[in-house]
Amino acid sequence: MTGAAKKDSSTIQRNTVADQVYADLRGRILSGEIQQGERIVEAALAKSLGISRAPVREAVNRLTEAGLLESRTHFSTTVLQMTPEKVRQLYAVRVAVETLAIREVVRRHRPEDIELLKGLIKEMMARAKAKDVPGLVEAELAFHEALWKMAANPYVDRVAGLLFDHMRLALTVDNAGYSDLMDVAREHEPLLAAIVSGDPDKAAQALSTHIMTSLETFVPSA
Amino acid sequence: MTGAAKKDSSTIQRNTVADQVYADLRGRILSGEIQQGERIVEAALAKSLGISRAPVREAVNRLTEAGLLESRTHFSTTVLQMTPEKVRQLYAVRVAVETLAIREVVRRHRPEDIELLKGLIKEMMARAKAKDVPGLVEAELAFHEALWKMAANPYVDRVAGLLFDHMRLALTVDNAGYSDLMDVAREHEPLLAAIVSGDPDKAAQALSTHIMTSLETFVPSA
DNA sequence: CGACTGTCGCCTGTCGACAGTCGTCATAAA
DNA sequence: TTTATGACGACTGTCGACAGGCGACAGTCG
Repeated sequence: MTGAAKKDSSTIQRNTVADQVYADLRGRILSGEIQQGERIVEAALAKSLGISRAPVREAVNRLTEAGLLESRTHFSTTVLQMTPEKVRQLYAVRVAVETLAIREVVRRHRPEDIELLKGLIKEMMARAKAKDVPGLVEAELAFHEALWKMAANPYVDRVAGLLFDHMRLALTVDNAGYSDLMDVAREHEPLLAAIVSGDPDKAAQALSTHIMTSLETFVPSA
Repeated sequence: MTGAAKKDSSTIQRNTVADQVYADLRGRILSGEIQQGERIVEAALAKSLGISRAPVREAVNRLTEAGLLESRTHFSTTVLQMTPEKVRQLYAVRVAVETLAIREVVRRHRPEDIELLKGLIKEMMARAKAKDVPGLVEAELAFHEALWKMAANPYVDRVAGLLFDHMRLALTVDNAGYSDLMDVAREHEPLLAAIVSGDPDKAAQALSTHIMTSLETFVPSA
């Protein structure tokens, strides 16, 4: 997680306190520092940050709207609890959106896009070779995130962004389930090849298979 | 009384003031009472509702997170402006998610589900016969909403809910573009038939075609 | 001993006020 | 007349305080 955190903290230079709290809280939830089911108490959080409840409350509300927090009126808000069933449902939607994205990428990709994806695969290989599982997971997410961002569709962006936050949350629990790390990295090469080949159906099929394989790794019962 | 609730104000019996404001504001935006690009001023809204800014601010923040409002820090928040391009991108994602939903419905539908959908088609026919275009649009949205709710997937729910709010927003502008109203209603019968037939691919294909036809009606340039 | 009921404390929901920032408009310089 | 500049006004962002709801616990009744 440190990889993304480093990248984000330098990039994110929000103005308002509420935005900073939002980014901080989101990061702590997705990194697992705040565990699933754990309770969020506005006043305590505000005190620990040395600010008033207002910006904390705003951040919490936004996180709730994004589905990372669940709120019970007049009582408590807690971090979303992922379950194998939810992960399966999440992946089903993920496949639908990402295949749409890759079809668009096949159509509109530029040379530098291919280079970027190539670089991310290399990154994954390096992480795999170093047996750095969290790093590998992060790199894989970065690869897929780059993919759907290339689709340049604001709705894909919004939806995929939401889904990936939930994916990260799901991955905080058991991020060590890979049998052969190198295989995970190599699995992405056919995707790249399919994009370059210019065949949308082939690319979509390859991606769909890849994601489902990934699901199988984490939630075997499917 | 009999049909699905259209008037939110009578149905919604939320607890907190913020929730009520959220529902009210959302309703006014989606109905077109507050126009696209129009500015939202917290203090003015609070005063007109006879409450403080806090719940108004919370509602506005949630709507911003949902993408119906756009916020410029320290200055203003305005209602999202839809464009033909955005509508096309929206529909692309909509097709992806709804085809996923209908595949699930093919697999798990119960007899009462079919009855419900049948009823909604009848509703559409009645609206079409009465040349009630807004009513027809509402009934059609209700049909599709019922469809993806039957998929019983929380992520489909969340994503489709978001997309449909944006669809409603897009439809506030030109909700009168149908050539033959009856055709619109009848178009849904093949969908129902495909669901009953139990062929997921056929159902998905039929739905995809239907949605794209609908898009063509509103945004001809595609 | 177990189920019900009333009280208590913690936390959320709401309020009014203050401070900071951005656009606007008038004014001045070219 | 056109463009730069600076004060003004309006609105958002943040603060501390109060009120009210919900769960927890203890005491009571069966």
